[in-house]
Amino acid sequence: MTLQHDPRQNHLLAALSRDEYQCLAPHLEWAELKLGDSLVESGKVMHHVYFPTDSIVSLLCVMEDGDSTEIAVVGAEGIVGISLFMGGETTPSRAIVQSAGSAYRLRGQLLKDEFDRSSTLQHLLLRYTQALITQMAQTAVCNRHHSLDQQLCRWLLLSLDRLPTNELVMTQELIANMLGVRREGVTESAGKLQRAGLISYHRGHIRILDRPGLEARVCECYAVVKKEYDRLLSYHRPG
Amino acid sequence: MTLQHDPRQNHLLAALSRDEYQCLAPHLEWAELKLGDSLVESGKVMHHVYFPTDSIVSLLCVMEDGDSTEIAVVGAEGIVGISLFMGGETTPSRAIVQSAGSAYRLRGQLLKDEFDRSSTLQHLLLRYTQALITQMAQTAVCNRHHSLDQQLCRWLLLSLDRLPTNELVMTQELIANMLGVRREGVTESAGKLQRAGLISYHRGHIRILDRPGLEARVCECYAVVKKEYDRLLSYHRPG
DNA sequence: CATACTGTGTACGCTAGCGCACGGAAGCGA
DNA sequence: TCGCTTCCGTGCGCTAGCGTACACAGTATG
Repeated sequence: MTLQHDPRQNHLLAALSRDEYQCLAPHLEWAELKLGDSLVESGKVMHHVYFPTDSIVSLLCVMEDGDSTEIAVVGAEGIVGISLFMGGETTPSRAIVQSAGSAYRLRGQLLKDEFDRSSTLQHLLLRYTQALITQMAQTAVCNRHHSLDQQLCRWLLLSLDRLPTNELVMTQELIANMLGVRREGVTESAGKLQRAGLISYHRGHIRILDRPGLEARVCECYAVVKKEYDRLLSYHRPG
Repeated sequence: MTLQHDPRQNHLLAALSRDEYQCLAPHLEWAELKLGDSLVESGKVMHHVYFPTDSIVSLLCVMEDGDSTEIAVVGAEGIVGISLFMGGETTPSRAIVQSAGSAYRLRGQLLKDEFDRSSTLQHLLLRYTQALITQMAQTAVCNRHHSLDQQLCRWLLLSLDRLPTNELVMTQELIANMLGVRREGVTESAGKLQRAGLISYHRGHIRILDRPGLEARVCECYAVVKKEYDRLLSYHRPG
């Protein structure tokens, strides 16, 4: 196992004790996630959970007419497939790779067994789930009350927090799908940010130039979510 | 304990086995919930969880400027205070009584102990939490894509499902707070429903006259949520 | 080098919902 | 009975975002 591909780049796996990690490690399977890959389909039984390391996965709620909205985003701090240990087996939402990279996956049954056996793992995952719930709630209120400009800033910052670089590979069309708005709306808002010197983008590549500038424009929702993630997931890395 | 006030009117308590229920029963404390009571305040440590019997509680996300949005609603099918067993202790959202009635409350520590001890209770609560997550996700997408008319229908139906009667005590002002819209907007949408003969209302009392009519107007979000609740919470009542 | 496609810019009319302001009617309390 | 508050109706101008249409520049493909 190279350093480049270390499962413990995922914060949840990193938070496990040596013993607990050794239990799971042999079953962790490296997976390359490509942009647009679907990890979870609405109503389909999942066979694996995914622990992203340097990839980002979006949880989307898709409606009959194809309109969609991102309800949460998962990076190295989290896990994709919570319904496996929550007991529902399936969910009505989808999980799409938003930023290509790596993840480690684990057969659902193995995770469930360990979830029931180890109260440490259980508490860890439940705290993470609560953070996810906060993100979803804040997304709902943000959708309702804030301008597209602010939501775009929030989205960029949430993505940035989950990336090793300050460049994200993402077309305006895709961002529009995530935010549940028109592509033209994203063009306009992104144009404002570019003219303000906060970002620069070119054909699917967005570079963040002035992060503090984005933070000055974003609505409170970003801070609320970040604070709650920090509060709930600030465990120490054991050996 | 009279039949009128039976804790097992709450579906979660009703789903427990006789033994498990007997464990908790001595500690269940009857509570009268009045319209507008706050059960959970943002960031405050909660000392109790609440099992509504014939009351309805709204989970709200409130922002700095006072604007709010309901992210989920809890009735006899659920429990208020999931962050106690999820491990976070607090949440950034509020829980407000939306329809007066009864609930049974339990000290948080007792629930936590039992949650860790009994895997049945644990699975029950986690499945419920997953249903709640679905409701929140669907609320987010509904906020984004559907008209106020449709959202009002969804809200009425979700409330109706949790009420023994077809009349709800609720001003348009309060509904506006829940949906995160203007009061005037609710007046207009409710007026349409009234003119169509689906509901009738008068100074804070709304009576539903034609439920199928509402179901014909509501967006798909209502059905998605209801189906998921049925799927996840359709346990048999043990003795 | 021609062609097609993908990603972005722009414009224009349209509508839902907002903010505000006001009026009126029902109920409640002194 | 009077006065006050709560609740609902209505109107008006405004704006953000929608739907649509089209232009154009990179990029890939033949």
